[in-house]
Amino acid sequence: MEIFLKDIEDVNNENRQYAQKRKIVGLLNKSEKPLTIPGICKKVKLSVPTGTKLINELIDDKVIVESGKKETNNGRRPSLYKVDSNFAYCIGVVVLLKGISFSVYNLDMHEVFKFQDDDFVLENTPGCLDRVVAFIQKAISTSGINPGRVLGMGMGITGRVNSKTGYSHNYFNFLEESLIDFFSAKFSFPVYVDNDTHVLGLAEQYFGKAKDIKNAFVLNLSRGMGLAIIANGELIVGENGFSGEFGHIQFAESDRLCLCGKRGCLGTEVSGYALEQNFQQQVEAGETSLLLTSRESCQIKYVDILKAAANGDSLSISLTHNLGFKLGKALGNMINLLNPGVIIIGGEFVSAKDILIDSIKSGMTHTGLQLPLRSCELIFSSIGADAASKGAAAIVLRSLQLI
Amino acid sequence: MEIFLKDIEDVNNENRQYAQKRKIVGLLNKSEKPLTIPGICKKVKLSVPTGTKLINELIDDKVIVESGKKETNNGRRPSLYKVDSNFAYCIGVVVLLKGISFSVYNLDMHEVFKFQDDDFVLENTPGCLDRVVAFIQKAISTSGINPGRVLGMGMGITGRVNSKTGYSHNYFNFLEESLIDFFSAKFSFPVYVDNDTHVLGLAEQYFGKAKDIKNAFVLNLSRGMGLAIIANGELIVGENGFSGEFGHIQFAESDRLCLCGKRGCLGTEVSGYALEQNFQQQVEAGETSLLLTSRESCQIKYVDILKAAANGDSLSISLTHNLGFKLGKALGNMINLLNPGVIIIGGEFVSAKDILIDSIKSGMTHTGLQLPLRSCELIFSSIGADAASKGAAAIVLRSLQLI
DNA sequence: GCAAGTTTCTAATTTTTTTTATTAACTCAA
DNA sequence: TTGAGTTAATAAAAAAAATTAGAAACTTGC
Repeated sequence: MEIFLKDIEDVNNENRQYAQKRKIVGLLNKSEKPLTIPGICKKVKLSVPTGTKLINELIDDKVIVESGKKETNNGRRPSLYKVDSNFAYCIGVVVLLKGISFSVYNLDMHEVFKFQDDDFVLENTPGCLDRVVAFIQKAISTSGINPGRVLGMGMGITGRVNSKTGYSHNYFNFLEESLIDFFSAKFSFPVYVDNDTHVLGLAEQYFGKAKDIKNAFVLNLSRGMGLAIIANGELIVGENGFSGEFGHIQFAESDRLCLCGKRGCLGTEVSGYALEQNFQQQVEAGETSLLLTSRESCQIKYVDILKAAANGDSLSISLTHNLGFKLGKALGNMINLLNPGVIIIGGEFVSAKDILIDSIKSGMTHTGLQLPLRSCELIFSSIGADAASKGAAAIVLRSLQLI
Repeated sequence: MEIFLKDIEDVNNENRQYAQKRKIVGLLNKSEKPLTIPGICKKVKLSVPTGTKLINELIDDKVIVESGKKETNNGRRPSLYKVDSNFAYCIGVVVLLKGISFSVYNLDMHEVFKFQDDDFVLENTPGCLDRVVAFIQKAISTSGINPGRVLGMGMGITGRVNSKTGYSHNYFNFLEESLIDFFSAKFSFPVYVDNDTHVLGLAEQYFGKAKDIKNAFVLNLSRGMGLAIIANGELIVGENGFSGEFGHIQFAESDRLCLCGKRGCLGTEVSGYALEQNFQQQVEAGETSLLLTSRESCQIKYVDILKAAANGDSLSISLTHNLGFKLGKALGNMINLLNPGVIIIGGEFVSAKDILIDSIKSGMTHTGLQLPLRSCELIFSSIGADAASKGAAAIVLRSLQLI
C-alpha cells in the first residue's frame, strides 16, 4: 500500500523507486495480458536488472504475482507477471434522486461487494446527508473489507458538483466545506466526487465502448439528460466541473418552460420527463395507446412508454421517434463542434435503442457536416446498470494512474 | 540540436540524459524568469550534482547561458540560468484565402524575420501549391537563417485539415500524400500542419489571454467563423482534426442557405460575410448609412461596416449589435456544454469590440446557465495580426515540450 | 565585527544503476 | 541429434547517480 499512498514530492532515491514501482503496477494493471520482465523494462525505461529487482520486491509485497511462462517461437521463454487484483480495492458510491448504491471493486474492476438502498430519496437536508454517511458506514462494516486495503472512494452525485474542489451546488449545499473534505474526514481513505453524468462517461471511457477512442460523447439519457464529453482521451469537466449541461442548450423547436427558468431547452423535448409530458399532451388531444388500458395517462412513466414502444404501441413509437430525431439534430451540431469518433447513448433510453438508432441518425444527417459525420459512430451502451458505480470507482484508479 | 532531434525510444543512459536535458531546457524556456540549479533540480527530480553536470554540458553546447546571481535575503546567492533564446528557431507559415506569410521566431517567440505576400490567392491547384513551396523557399533563403538551427515549421492552412495525419480536404486535396509528408520532403526540418482556427487558438493558449486558463474558447471571427476549444489545458482538435465548426451549428433564427448546403447555420448570421449580406438587405429595404456616400452597397466589405459602426453609423451599429446578440446566445449554449473559464474573441471583429461586448454578453445571459456563466469571462484578443503565425510556430515548440 | 544561521556549490564517499558478459532455455533445420 | 540462432535471466564489472560532508558566500543579530 505504501507504494500507492506515499507522496513523491521530495527528490530522493526512495521516492524515485516508489514512483517507478507505481509505474510498473500501473502498466501491469492497464495491460489486458500479463507481461514479461523485458517488456515491462522497455515500457518503463529501466534496465532489466533494476526492473527485476523492483518486480521481485513487488512480489515480496504481494502486489504482483507470477503467472506462467509466455509461449514464443524462439528463445528462452520469459516468465509472465500480473498484479494481484485482490491486493487492493476501490469503492464506488452513486447517489441518485431515488436510490443509493455502494460497490467494492478489486483492481480488475470486478465487483466483490454490493450494497444498495432503493428506498433512499435524495433531499437537500442535513438529515439526508447523515443517512448517506450512515449508509456508507453500514456498507463498509457489512462488507467486511479491510479499510487499510482501500485505495479510495469515488462518489457520483446527481446535480452540479465542482469535480475539482468537491463543492456541491444543488444538494448538501448547506455545508460550509466541500463534499470531499466532509467525507474525507469520515473515512480513512481518500474520497473523490463528481456528478452522475461525468461518472457515467468515465465508465464508458475506461470499461465501455469508448475504451480505445480518444474523442467520444457519452449521453446520459434517463429522466433527465446530460452529456459527458471525452476529448484528447480525457473527460472534459470544464473550469468548475459544470460541463455537460446538454439538456439546457436552447435547441428545441418548441419553447416549453424548463426547470432552469429558460425556454426552449433541449431537455424539455429530449428526456424521460419530456416523453411523459408529450404522451399526456397527445392523449389529451385524443390520441390513444395500449398503455391507457391499465393506467391513467398521468401515472404513466417514461420507462413504460419506452417499453410500450418496443412492444409496438403506435403512439409510443411515434413519440420516441420524434424525440430521437430532435436529439439527433442536436448531436449533429455537437459533432460539428467537437468531431468525436463515437457517440454512446446510455441511461434508461437504451431499452428503446432499436427505435432510436435510426431516428437519431437521420436527425444527425440534418445538421452534421459530412466529414465529421462520416467518422462518427453511433452506438448504445452495453455496460449495464452499475455503470455509474464503476465510473465512480474509476476516479480512484485514475488518480493513481492504475487505469 | 542533438538534444532536441534525437529519438529517445531506446532505453539507455545516453538517451536518458538527453531526455533530462530536454526537460531542463523546456523548464527554463517555459519559465518567465531565469532559474537556479537547486530550483531546476527540484523540478526535474534530479540531485544537485547530476543537475549541475547536465547544466554545465548544456552551457558548453551553448543551449543555456548564465544570467547573473539571484538576490536572496539569506544564504549564498545562487547563479541564475536561462536558455539562449537565439540558440534555435521555429517557423510559422500561414496560408489564408488571400495572403501568405512566413515568420521565424526564436525560442523566446520574438519574431526575427518576416516575409509576406498579400497578393497570394489560395486555389486548389498544383500550380498554387508550387507557389506556396517557392514562397517558403524564397523566404528561407532571404532570411539567411541556418536550416540546421530550425526546430521545425508549423503551418496554418484555411479549410479542413486533419491535424494528426496532415491530410487536407479543401485545398491541395489532389495530393496523394498528406501535406505533412509533402512539405517534409521539401525541407530538412520537421513540418506540422493544422487549420487557421486551431492555430489561432494555440496562439491565445500559449501567448495570449488564455495563458493560465485550462478551459477556454477562442473565436476566430472574420469573414468566416471558427471556434478553437481548449479544455483540460489542451487544444481539442477531435478525432480527425475537424473540431471547431461553430459556424455550421444550426442555430440561426433565419434559415438562410449556407455554403455547406444546410440551412440555418450560425455562420449565415454571424460572420463577416453575413454582415455584408445583412447590410445590403437593409439598404435594399430602404435603410441608409454613411457608408453609401462613398460606395455602392455591394462593394462595401464587412471591415468597412465594422469601422463605420465604431464611428457611429447607425445602421452599422444596429447590424453589429444584432450579430453580437445572436453570437452571444450561441456562446451561452456552448458555455453550458463546456464550462470555459474565458472566451476570447479574435479576428477582424476585434475592431468593433466596444459595440460587441455588451451585445454578446446580453445574448449569453439568454441561454447560459447561471453557474457556468458566472465563472466565464468574455474578452477580446490583444495578440495582434500575427497571432496565427505565432500559433503555427507554437506547434513546433509544443511538440518538443518547450512551451 | 564576529558568531550563528542559511543556502549554494563542490569534492569525496557510497549507493544504485547500467553495461557487458555469461549461462540458461528454447526452436528449427540440416 | 546436434549446432546455429534467439531470447531470458543472472552475475560481474563499470559507470553514473545520490548521499554525505565540508567549504564558500551571504545575512542578521548581538
